[in-house]
Amino acid sequence: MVFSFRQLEYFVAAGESGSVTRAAAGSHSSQPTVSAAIAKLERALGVQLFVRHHAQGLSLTPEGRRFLAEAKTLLRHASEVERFATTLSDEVAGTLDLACLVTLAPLVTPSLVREFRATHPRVSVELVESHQQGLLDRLRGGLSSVALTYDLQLPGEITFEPLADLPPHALVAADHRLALRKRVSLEELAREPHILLDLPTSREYFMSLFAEAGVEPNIAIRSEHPETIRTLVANGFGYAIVNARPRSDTALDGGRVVTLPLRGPVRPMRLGLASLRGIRETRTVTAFKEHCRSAITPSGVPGMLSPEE
Amino acid sequence: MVFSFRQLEYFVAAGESGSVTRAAAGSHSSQPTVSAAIAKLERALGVQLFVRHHAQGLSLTPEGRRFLAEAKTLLRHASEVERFATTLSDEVAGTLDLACLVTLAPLVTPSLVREFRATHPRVSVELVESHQQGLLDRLRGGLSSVALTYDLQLPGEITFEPLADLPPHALVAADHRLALRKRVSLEELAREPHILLDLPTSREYFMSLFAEAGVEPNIAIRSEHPETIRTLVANGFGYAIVNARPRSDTALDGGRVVTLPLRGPVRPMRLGLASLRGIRETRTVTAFKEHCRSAITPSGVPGMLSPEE
DNA sequence: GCACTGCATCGTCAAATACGCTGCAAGCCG
DNA sequence: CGGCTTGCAGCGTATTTGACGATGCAGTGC
Repeated sequence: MVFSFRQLEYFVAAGESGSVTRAAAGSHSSQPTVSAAIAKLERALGVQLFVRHHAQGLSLTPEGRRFLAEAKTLLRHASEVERFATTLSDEVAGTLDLACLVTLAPLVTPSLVREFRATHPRVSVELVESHQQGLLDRLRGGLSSVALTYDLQLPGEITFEPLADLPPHALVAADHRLALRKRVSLEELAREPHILLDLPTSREYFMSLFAEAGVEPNIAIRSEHPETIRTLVANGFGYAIVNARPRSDTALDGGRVVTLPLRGPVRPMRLGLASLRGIRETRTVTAFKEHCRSAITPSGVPGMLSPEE
Repeated sequence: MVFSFRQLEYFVAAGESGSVTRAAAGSHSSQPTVSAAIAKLERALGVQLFVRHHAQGLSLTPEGRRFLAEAKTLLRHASEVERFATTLSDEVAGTLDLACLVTLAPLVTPSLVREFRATHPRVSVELVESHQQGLLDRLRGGLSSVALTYDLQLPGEITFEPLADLPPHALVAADHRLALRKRVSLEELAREPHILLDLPTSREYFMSLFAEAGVEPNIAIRSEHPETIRTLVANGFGYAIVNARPRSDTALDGGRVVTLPLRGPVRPMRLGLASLRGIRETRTVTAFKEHCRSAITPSGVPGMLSPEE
C-alpha cells in the first residue's frame, strides 16, 4: 500500500476543514506533521490533492475532491473492520464454535444450547459432534473453541474443567434375565455377549474397566454409533457399557432398555469442558462455560437420568 | 486505527499459508518481522488470531478465520482506492473540469468537447461558464482545472497559454447605415448608441479601446448576456463591440447582424488556456490542452468566423 | 536420541514520524 | 502604505516504529 491510514486521516481532516492547522488541532497532531503527511501522500499517489493559498488555507483540487470521497469510505470501512474485530472477543455475540462428544451430544446439547441462546440471543452456535480424537484435533486446529467431553486421553496442551462424574452402567434389554437386578458385576457380564461402542479412546476406557476387574469381555458386535448399540441391546443381542444414560428407556425401534449400576470399584467418566491451553478466550466462550457450570452439576446433567435414578 | 495495512497484509499472508515463515517469504520480509507484526495486531485487537503449533506452523482460530475474511476485503478495497487515485492523474479518463468564458462557450466548446471526447471516450467533461473573475476564482478554488478565456486581468499565479488573437469588431444590424462599410473607426461609432456587455474585466477592456482612441462611447444599454446584446443590436438599438464572431449572422429573434473590423490600432483579445501555476496537471488536462492547441489556431477558431471572413 | 522444523525473543540499526522553530508570502487593517 | 497577522513549507532533532540476523526453545519425526 502506497499510503497509510494516518495519511488518509490527516488528508480527510485537512480536506474537510480546508486548513492544515485546523486538521492538526483536530487530529491531536502538529501542523508540520500534517503538512508533511499530505505532501508525502501526494507524492506517493502522483496526484495533486490541494491548492495552497498563502495565509488562507487550502482548497481541494478536482482530483482531491474525488479522492476525498474514496478515502472517507475506506476509513469508514476500516473502522467497521476494527469494530468487528473487537466485537469478536469483547462481546457475547457472533458464533460459538462448540464441539461435543457424539455420545453426549444428543442428550446434553439441546437444552444446553437452547438455554444459552435464551440468555444470549446475539450468539449463534455452530455445533460439531465427533469422537474424542476428533474433538482434540478440532481444538488444536482452531476449528472449535471449546468441547464438551470426558477427561479421556487429554494431552498437556488441553485444559479440562470437570463438571460431573458419570459412573458406568450396564445397558440391557428390559426383558433381559439381569434386567431386574439392583446392580451387576463385571464378572457376571463377562459371560454375556458384549456390544462394544468402538470409538477411539472410549473403546480403551471400556476395556480398562474389565482389565481392572481381571476379566475379559466377550465382544460379540462392534459399532461406532451409539444409537445402533442401544437398538442392538434392546433386541437382546447382548449388553453394553454406557456412562451417559438418556431419560428415555426406548431404543429407536421402540424396544425397551434398562441401565444397571456396576458392582465394585469402577472409575467413572468425568464430564467437563475441554479447551486449548494458552488461548485468550472470547467473552462468548467465557459466557458459555459459565452457563455450563450452572447447568451441568454432579447432581444432574441435562437430558440424562440423575445419579440415583 | 489500531492496525496498519502492513499488519493486515502479514496477517492475511500467514493466515492463508498457515505459516509465518512462508508468509515472510511471500511478503519479501523476514520471519521475525511477520511474527512481531501479528503479535502486535493480536494485542491491538484483543483477539487471538492463531493457534501456534510447535514445529508445524499456525492454525487460525475461529475468530481469526472470521477476521481474515474482513481483512481481505478491506485490503482489496484499499488497493481499489489506490488504483483509483493513480488513475486520477495517470490516465486520460475520469472527469475534465473545464471552465470557459461565457461569451466564448457557445461558440468554441461544442465542437472542441465533441472532438476531444471522440479521441478520449473515457473522459466526461464538466463545463462551467462564467465571466473572467468567476473563472479565476474557480481556478484558484480548485473548482476547475483549466479555463478557456482571454488574457485579461491575469494575476501572477495564473499561467496563460495564448492560442489565437481575436481583434475587436463592431457589431451592427444588417440594415444599419454602417452595415455595408468595409471597416469603421471608433470615432464614428462613438456617436452611435453603444450596447455594452457589462461583465467584470470585459467591460474594462471595451472601455480601454475607446480611451486609447481618445473618445467616449455613448452607452445606451447594458446587459450581462451576450445573446441579449446581439438581439438588441439586430433590432437597431445601436452597436456593440465583440471579439468572438459566431458563424451565424442571425440573432435569437431572427434579426440579422454584421461585424465590421475597427480602423486603427486596436489591441486584440488573446484567446487561450488559463490554469493555476504550480499545479501538477493530470494527464486528462494535458491531453485537453494538446487538443486545444491543434483545434484553436491563429487562422481559425471552432465556431467562429476566420480572420479574413 | 538426535537432527530438524518453525515460532518467539533479543539486540541492533535504519527509516518513518513526531515536534518546535523559523521562513516566507499574501491578506488584513489602521 | 507599512506593520501585523495568518497559515503552509522547510529545517534540525528526538522518538518511535519497523526491519533484520542471531539465537532460544519446544515439539516433531526418523
